[in-house]
Amino acid sequence: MAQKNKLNPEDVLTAYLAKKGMKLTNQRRLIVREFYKADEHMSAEELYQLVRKVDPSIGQATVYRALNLMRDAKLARELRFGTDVTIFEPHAGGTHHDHLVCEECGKTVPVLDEQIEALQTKLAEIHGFKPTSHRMYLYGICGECQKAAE
Amino acid sequence: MAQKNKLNPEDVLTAYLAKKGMKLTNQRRLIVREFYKADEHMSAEELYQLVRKVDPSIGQATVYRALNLMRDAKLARELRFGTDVTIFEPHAGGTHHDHLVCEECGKTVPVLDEQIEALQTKLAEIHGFKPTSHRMYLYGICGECQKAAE
DNA sequence: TTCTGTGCAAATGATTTGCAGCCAG
DNA sequence: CTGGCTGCAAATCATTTGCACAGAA
Repeated sequence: MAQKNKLNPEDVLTAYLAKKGMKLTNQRRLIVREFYKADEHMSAEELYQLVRKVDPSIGQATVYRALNLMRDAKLARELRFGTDVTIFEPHAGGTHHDHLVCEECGKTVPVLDEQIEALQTKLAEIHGFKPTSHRMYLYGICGECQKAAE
Repeated sequence: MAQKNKLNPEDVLTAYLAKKGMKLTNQRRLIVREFYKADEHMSAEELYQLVRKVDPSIGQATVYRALNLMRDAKLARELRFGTDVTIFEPHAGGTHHDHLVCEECGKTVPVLDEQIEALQTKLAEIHGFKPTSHRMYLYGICGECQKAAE
């Protein structure tokens, strides 16, 4: 309880880069900082726009490269909602959650159920798998859309 | 218990097309049939290859169009595993299951746990959602790959 | 200094679309 | 017949990559 578990994302990045013999550049630092500042899942394009406001000289290829880097460093998780764009969500700071998606309005609510989490792990183990992670989406109609449909 | 709930996919398609004033073509019938015959999730390209074996004159644009059509008709569901390809899975036929995916070899095992299913429904309801369906992927390393890594 | 990273633009690869002929209704 | 459908190829769009210069170690 006393231990500080939340590693600063920039530190995680630094450590990862050092381990890989890669360099910590201003661009990478900036991109990671903006990504975590927003603390929201977003597309490469959205992050590019954010970063661009701070430093307009950054190219979008750099954002794509940094996003892939964060994925490898386990700082971001890759998701896909709709059909065309890849969404990334921050993955440190300890905020794992699953998603509840409204099929009507597209609204997404992050959810977490410890009981389900535990069963998921057990289920994987029963089948001889060493569980690493999972992804769960629950679809339904949200309260508002149910009312709107009346 | 006595009722026959399993609608034939071709019938669902026919009904959907009729409602939309669209036409039931041989291509569409063939594509739907092959998709359900395999009863596996697959990419547009994979389905194209299957269909092509039966009728080599079919173009892949037609497969893409049919897949989007099936998605709209709720006959298929759109998924994404990795980064680049869209996967579709049959959505009628009543064989719901979740997936256990090996991150090493890519092997996929269908799984189903009633307890989890029930909790999923409950979780959605707690948040005011009327649950319609869900999608769950458990990632891990399968037994064989664990041995291979030793 | 020495590589690795960056920005730019061109390349790629999955999916979509325009068009002229085809076919189900 | 007729408007929707198909096959083909060209067009798109997100993402990746090659290259020459720039900057961290």
